[in-house]
Amino acid sequence: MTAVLSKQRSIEIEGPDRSRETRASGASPRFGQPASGRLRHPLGSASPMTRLSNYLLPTEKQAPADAEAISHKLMVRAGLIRQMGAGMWTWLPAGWRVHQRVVAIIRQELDGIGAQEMLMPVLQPAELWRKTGRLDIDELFKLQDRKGSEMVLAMTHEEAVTFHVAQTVRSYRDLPLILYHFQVKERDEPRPRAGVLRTREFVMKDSYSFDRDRAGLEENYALHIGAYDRIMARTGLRFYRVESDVGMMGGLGADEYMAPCPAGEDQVALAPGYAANVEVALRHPDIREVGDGDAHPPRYMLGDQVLTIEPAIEIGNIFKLGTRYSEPLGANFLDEAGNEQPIWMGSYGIGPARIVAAAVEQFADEYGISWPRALAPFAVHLIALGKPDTPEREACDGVYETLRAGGVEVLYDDREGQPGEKFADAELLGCPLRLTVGRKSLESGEIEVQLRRGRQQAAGLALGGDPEALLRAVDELWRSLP
RNA sequence: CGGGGCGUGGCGCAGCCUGGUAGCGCACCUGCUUUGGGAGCAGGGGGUCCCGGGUUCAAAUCCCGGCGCCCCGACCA
Repeated sequence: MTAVLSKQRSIEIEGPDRSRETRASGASPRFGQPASGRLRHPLGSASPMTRLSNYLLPTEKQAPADAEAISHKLMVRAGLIRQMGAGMWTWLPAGWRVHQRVVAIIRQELDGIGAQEMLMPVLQPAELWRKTGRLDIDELFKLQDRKGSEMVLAMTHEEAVTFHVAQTVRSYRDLPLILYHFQVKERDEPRPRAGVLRTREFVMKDSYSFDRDRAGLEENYALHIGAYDRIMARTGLRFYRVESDVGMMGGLGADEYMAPCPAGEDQVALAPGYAANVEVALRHPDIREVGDGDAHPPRYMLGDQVLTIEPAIEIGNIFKLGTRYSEPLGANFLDEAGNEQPIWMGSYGIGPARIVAAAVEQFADEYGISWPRALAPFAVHLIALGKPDTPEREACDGVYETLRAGGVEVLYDDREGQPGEKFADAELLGCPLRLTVGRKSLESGEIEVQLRRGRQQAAGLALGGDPEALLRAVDELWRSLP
């Protein structure tokens, strides 16, 4: 690895915290790889081979007839996801890359607040859930094993993590603690909907904090707010942190992260300096309905500010649980005076799939998806025009190899096919940079550049010159993107 | 869980009312031509018509019963 090449790696996602040597990105979809580790092949600097002629990206001109939500239609059309049943979805390679970008960002920021990643089972003994009084939740999948033992498929992991902490944490010296994992959740939803937005099975990052007292919980809660704010900001989404109902989790307080978009199932009430879940907002003493009451939709004021109400997707939520789970599961510790005390807990969730869907919703245009660069499946969508063995194709092959060797994540459309088809597919998939090499490029000496957001033509890049210059130019372009 | 709709090749649809053994567009395969915004010609492959039962000489089509999927609402740790 040369110094020059390693410089080029900075084209990857940049975190706000540059002090850590983290370069996590979807370049490494390997689950569980430490965020701080090297994410490239140990022997080389190149991105994986991603030639469209040999990549499973089943794009469709027409959306499934029953799709309504923008993200549902586009994610299917762009070849990111495919359905298996109601609320059951497969992530295809390009889609999974996007999902794993979100995962990588979350992992970095949680590691950054000292959280420790682990993994707990989905299949669990029903007894745990009986103890916390949640066994009768309708959404909880219940089953029996071959011996007739009662089992559940976990819809969240408070029971599991508290069970382990109860076993292993003995002393105030073991606290505080933040544990997390990325794990599949199973929920028997009454109505799955809108593609990946509401499913019966989905990956969630859930973290849990454990403290000696309420003050400790408040601290860990604040740490999570910081991490979540950074995570959401880094995804490139428009989002709000809002006060929320405590809901069925019970507890001492909760906030939600909401991404406004048309397909949202929730509503956020917004005024300058104010954002809240609508249910919470309507209980606010200073919020009043204005007009004759028959207006549709109703209008509200907060003081002298108009309150706007927007549909939004809940992309994350955080709860102060208190001792709701530690008490029934016996998660106690001995304090300095030797007294047994219940552990104070917090619970913090993010659904990567919803972040992906929200990004599609927020930035799509009539041509397709337009990823924020932090989430794009590839940095560059390179289009070769002209048949194999033509000079323009060879020139494009060269560009591909240069980018790949330089660590740029590039999807290379080397298929036989019409230009229009290739352009349309590129805009559907929505990678931030589209580079095109064709006969015109040979004449002009330039690689054509389109910025996906806004479909703007940018200044061409020199074709066939110094590879390092090309990599630097791409890097510079990349940094200028939203 | 209430209301509505839909199940025919990978996707989008027609055929069903009036029963006769399945068709169109896209996609896919082969060949030739074409190549800067979803090409043309020719040839070709692929369907338990959601499932089960019934009626009938004959069922995608009619009848009965299931199942699945989508949308609206309720619900949503």
